[in-house]
Amino acid sequence: MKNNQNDHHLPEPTKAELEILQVLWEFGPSTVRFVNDKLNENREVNYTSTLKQMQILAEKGILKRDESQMKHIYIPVEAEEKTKVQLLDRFVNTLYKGSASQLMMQLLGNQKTSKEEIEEIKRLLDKMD
Amino acid sequence: MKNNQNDHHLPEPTKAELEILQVLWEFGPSTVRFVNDKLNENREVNYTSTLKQMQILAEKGILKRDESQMKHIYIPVEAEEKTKVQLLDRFVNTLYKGSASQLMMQLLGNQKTSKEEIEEIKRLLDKMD
DNA sequence: TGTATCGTACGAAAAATATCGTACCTTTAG
DNA sequence: CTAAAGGTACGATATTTTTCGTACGATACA
Repeated sequence: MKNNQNDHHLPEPTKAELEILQVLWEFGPSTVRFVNDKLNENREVNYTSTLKQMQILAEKGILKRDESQMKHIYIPVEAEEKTKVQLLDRFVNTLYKGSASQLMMQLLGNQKTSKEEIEEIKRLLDKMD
Repeated sequence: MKNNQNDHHLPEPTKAELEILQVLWEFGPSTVRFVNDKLNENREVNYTSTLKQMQILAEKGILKRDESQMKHIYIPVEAEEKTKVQLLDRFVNTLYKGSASQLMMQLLGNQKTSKEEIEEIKRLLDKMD
């Protein structure tokens, strides 16, 4: 009944997958060993778990890999921005019926959004004219 | 190893759970039958699946219910806004390291954000001074 | 050259989510 | 009173996601 291939884009990454993507975005193309070490700075994960996860990501087409070396190098297929836009889009649609300004209101009402952030946003908007 | 109770808030709703919450937010406290019918406008779900899901939500403390009638009435414990803020907060932290302005940039760069939306956002910002 | 080290492959177990079948209780119309 | 309709309870199953164990190939260097 489930049919992910129907989506226009690549399948949405799961939580664990997103963790891995974030390492690759931050540090660029990496080996499994490197990614696993980074993950283990936050929580305990077995090397082979990370390996498997990255292999799955490759199968799904979210990562590609360079196998020319023994230590395979994994690379995100889509740019960080593109993937994030996709996720953001889905988020806005799901929770705010597609209304960016509604999302904004919450963002601005949120304690955690600092004065500086708000000023930065204003500058952005002004530059758009 | 997993420990959701560590969070400061109620456990984050899953996807299916969010669907249910959205019905309750839109139409107010409802019976399982009502929610199930709404869900079935979009996809096929068995009544007992929805029932179970809502019972789980009640167990988790995300919903409470009025059992005084035979047809139990389910009610979200937290207001829509509060739950959304929580989800948004997590989203910003995960994908944008907490930077609201970064999220904004993507939102504004997004084709799907209309001129009207942008104007609306500007008005909001002006009102904040 | 053999053995310790570091890598990948891959099936399977574990855990988290989602769905469903069946039992059984209540209300209501006849 | 009784059967049909419609409700809840709850264990079992299915599915998806995550983690891991074991096998085995490459490399390096004593």
